[in-house]
Amino acid sequence: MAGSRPKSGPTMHDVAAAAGVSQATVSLVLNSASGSRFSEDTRKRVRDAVNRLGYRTNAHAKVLREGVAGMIGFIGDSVATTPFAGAIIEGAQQRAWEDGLLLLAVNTGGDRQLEAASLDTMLSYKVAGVVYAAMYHRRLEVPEALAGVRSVVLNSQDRAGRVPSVAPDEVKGGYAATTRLLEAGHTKVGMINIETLESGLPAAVGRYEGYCAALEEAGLDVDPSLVRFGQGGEEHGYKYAMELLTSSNPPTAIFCANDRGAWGAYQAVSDLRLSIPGDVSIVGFDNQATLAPFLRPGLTTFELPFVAMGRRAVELILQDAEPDGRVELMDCPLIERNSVTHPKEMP
Amino acid sequence: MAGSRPKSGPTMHDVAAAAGVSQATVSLVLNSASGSRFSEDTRKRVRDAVNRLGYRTNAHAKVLREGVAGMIGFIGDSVATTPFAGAIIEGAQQRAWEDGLLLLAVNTGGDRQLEAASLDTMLSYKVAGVVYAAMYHRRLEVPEALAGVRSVVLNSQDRAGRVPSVAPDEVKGGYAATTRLLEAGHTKVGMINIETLESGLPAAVGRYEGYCAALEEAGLDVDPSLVRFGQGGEEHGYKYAMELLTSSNPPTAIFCANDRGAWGAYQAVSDLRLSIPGDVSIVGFDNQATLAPFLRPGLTTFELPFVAMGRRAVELILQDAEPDGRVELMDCPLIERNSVTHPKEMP
DNA sequence: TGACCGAAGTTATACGAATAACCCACCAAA
DNA sequence: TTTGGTGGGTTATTCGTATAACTTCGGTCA
Repeated sequence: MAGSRPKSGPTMHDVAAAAGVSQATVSLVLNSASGSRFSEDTRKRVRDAVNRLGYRTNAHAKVLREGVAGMIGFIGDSVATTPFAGAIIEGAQQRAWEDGLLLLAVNTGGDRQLEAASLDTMLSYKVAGVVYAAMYHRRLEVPEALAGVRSVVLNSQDRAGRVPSVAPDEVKGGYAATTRLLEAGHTKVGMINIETLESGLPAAVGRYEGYCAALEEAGLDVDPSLVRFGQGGEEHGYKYAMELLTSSNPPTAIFCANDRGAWGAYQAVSDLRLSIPGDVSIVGFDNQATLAPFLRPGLTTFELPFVAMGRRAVELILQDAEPDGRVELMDCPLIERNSVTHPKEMP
Repeated sequence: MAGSRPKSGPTMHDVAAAAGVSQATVSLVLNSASGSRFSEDTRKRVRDAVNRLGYRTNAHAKVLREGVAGMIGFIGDSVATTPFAGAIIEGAQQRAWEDGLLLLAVNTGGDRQLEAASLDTMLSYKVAGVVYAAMYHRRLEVPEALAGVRSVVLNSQDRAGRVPSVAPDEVKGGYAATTRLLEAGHTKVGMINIETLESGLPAAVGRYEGYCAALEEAGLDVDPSLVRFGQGGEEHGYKYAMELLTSSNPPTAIFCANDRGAWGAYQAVSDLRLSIPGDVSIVGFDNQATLAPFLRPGLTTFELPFVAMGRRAVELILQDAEPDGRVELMDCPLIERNSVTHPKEMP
C-alpha cells in the first residue's frame, strides 16, 4: 500500500487532537522523563494516540529550536572505496550512534569543489562536527570552511596545524615490527619500505624510523645493504626480496612495510626454494584483510587501527575538544600468524 | 579562534538588517531565480550582506516548510567494511550528490534493533528515501518501517516482494563467463562453485544456471564430474581444482565462481607444475581488487557492478518508482586479463 | 480628475516542536 | 474568610525560512 503520498506523517497536533489534549501536553509527556506533571490517565491517552497514529517526531523542528542537529559530517577523499579503509567510516559511525547521532557521509574522490560544496551543505544542516578522513596517512590542507566548525582530521594530519588529527603511530608500528623479529633472535633484519624517505609519506618515514630505533636499542647498526625502498607494489617486494636474499650477506628476517610487498617477498622466497618462516621470517604491515590471512603461512603483520581511529575522531568531536592542532597517534596492534620464527643456527 | 560558541551563524534576519531590507526580501532575492521583482541595487545590497556576514541557509527551517529533506538514508548490514562492496556506497552517494542530496549512512552489522532505531531516526529526518543495502546477494526480510517510505533494496532482493530491488545478474554473469571459455575453443569446461545449490545463494545458483545454459547453447552436456561445490574459500578452490585436474578426464578450462576460489585453483595448477593459461584456462568472478589484478597471470574475471548498482538504487528513489517488488538485474562486465587462451591440441 | 497599473517592497503566517509563563480548581492552614 | 500551595493542565512564543497577500508610490491614459 504505502498510502497515496502521506506528504509528511502525523504531527504533535494530530496526536494532541486524537488524545484530547493540547500539543504542549503531548510534547511534555513525550519528553520530560521524570517530571510527573500529568495524570497517569492522560499520559496513557497520549501514548496510545502516538501508537495509533504512528507518530514520529520531526527532527527538523527540533533542530530548529535547539540549534544543533544529531548528525556528524563525514568527508572522505575515497575512504569508502579503499578496501582496507572502509572500516574507518564504520568506526566513526559506531561511535556516533552510541550517542544517537547519524553520519552524513560524502566521498569526494579528492575533488576540492565537491568537497567545499558538500561541506557547505553539511554546515547548513547544522552538523555537530565534521570528520575529514583521508584514504592514506599524509599531511594535507583542510578546506577553509572547516575552521568554522568543530572538526577532526582522520588518518592524516592538518598541515597547517589548526585542526586536531587522529592517525596511526607509524613509528611505534615500525618499532614493534622490528622488535618482534629481534626478539625472535634475528640479528640480520632487512626492511623493504613502501616509498623513499624523500616522499615524506608518514608511513614510509615513520616505519623506517621505528625500524632504526629498534635496531639501535638492540645495539645493532642499521645496515644500508639490508634496506630497500620500493613503490609499495608486490613486484617491488618480489624484486627487493630477491636482491636481499641472494646477496652475499642475506638477512634472516625481513620487515616489509606493507602486506603487498610481503606478498611479493613470499613469491621470491618460493622461487628461491626457501621456506617461510624456516629460512626467512617475514613481518608485514597493514593486515590487509583479503591477503594477509590467506598467504601460506599466514602473514604476521600489524593492523592499522581504522575502526579505533574512526571512533576516536568522532569522540573528539563529541567531547568538544580544543580546536588546536594536536595529533593523536594510535597503536597498530600486532596480528600474530605464522611467518615468524627464530633464525636457523648458522652452520 | 573559531569564536566562543557561535550558537548558530547569522540568519536571514541578520542579513536583512545589514542590507536594510526585510527578511522576505532576502529570501526572495536569494531564491527566485528569474522573477526580477527587485531593483538591481537592492539585490546587490543583499548579496553583499550575505557575503559579508557569511550567511548560510538553515536547511532545517527549509525542510520544516517544505516537508522533505535533501537527504537519502543508506542502511547497510556491513557494506562499508566489506572490501569489495565499499564501492556500493560510493555509487549511491555519487548519484545522490548529482541531485544535491547527501547520504545519511548507517552500518548496522546485521543488528535488527540498531537497524530499526536508525531507520526511525532517518525517517524523523524526513529523508527522501532509503536504500537498504546488503553485503552479499541474497533474499532478505526488510524492516517493517521501510514499507512506509520510498525505498530500494540493494544487492539483494526483498523476500516479500514489496520493495523494488537492484542486484547483479548472476545468471547472465555465469553464462558470459562460460561463454568466454567456450568461445576460446574449450569443450571441457569445469566449474568450481561457491556454495551448494541447496544454499539458495543467488550467486551460487545463478552462476551455475548460467554455466549450464551456456553449455547447452553450445550443444554440450553438463558433465557432473566437471563440477564441484565448495564454500568459497581458496582452500576449496585448491582442493577441487586438484581433483578436477588429476581426474581421468580433466577439464582444459575452469570457471571459478569467485576469485578466491580461483586463487586456490592457481595454487593447485602451480603445484601440479602446469601453467595458466597454457595448460588450463581460468575465469573467476568478483574482480576482487586486492587479488585478481595481482595474480600471475592476471585473472580474467567478472566484476560485480557495485558502483552502478549503488547509482541505480538512488536513481530509482529519485524517480519515485512504483513501490512494487520489481527486481532490476545489472550486468557484470568482463574484466579481461591473461588467464584464458585456446586449449592445447590434444596429442 | 479619477481609474488603473506595474514596480518594488513589506507584513503576516505557516511549518512542528519545546518551553516559559500562566491558569484554574481544590484543599489546607491561619 | 483569606491566603497559599499544588496537581494538572493550557496558552503563547520561539526557532529560520518561504510565500501569499497586501501596501505604496509614481506614472499613464481616457
